[in-house]
Amino acid sequence: MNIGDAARASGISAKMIRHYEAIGLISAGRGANQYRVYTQADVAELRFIRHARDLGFPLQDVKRLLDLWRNRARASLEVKRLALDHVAALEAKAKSLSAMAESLRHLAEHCHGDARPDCPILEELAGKDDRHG
Amino acid sequence: MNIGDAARASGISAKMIRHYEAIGLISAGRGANQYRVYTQADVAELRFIRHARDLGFPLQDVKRLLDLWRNRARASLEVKRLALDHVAALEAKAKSLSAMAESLRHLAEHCHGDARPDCPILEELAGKDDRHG
DNA sequence: GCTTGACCTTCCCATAATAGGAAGCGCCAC
DNA sequence: GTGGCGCTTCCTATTATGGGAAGGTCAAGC
Repeated sequence: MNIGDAARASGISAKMIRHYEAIGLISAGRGANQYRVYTQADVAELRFIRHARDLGFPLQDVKRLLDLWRNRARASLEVKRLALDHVAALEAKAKSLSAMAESLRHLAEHCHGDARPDCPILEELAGKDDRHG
Repeated sequence: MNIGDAARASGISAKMIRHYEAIGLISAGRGANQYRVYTQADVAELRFIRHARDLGFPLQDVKRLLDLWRNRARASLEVKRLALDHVAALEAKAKSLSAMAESLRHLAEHCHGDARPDCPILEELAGKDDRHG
């Protein structure tokens, strides 16, 4: 099948499929026309990539997961390590964002939110001039 | 003072200060040698920017907050709206990351993590082939 | 006065992942 | 034999930041 069909079958845009090929994540056969040709196995790899991306894996990790997936004799050890490292990164990021949201919400609660110019949000942004360490 | 001093005083790299000027976020005077010159007021703006960035505001929002901060007659209404919109965005992102982390942790818990090749993480990534809609 | 070194300048490139568009060609159905 | 869609490559943009090259400037030391 051609790239358009592969895109529809995998849920990854043709644009990104070409990109993934350009960065060495995947490869594709070529027909007599130089059109990229995809097999069912290729589509399965693309779907694998999409699921990994949906879970927030960066492409670098996706590449390693894909290598592990292709290798029948792989050990699950590295997969688990990758996954748990990623879980830790995700949780750290989520925690950081939640902390930001909470302190900002706190500030906003004390802001009138009317025509008056007083605003503790701006005061806070202007005020504390020490480095956060 | 020169850009290096302003960088140290504000906690923003000289590189980024130049960049912020290039995108119109701030401006700076020039000395006879074409070196950028910064006043205490400029440093205060830079610190304002850093605090806003620490709270995760994108530069576009920072620009508007900065305009509001510079304007004595501003209403706190818009500041509050910006802040609450941003809180909502932060919370949505945090929630999304937490959800990813949770499902991935769930998968990892069922992965042996030893030399055996079986791994539900990879199976899951390969398996479910429906679009998530 | 000349060297040294720290500082400044501008300009280009890189990251991560995705998207939009332009220019040009191929392919299939009618 | 042509219209229109699909394919190709290449360029550009996004967001925020950093790295580095090549060169100008200034102050201090000898």
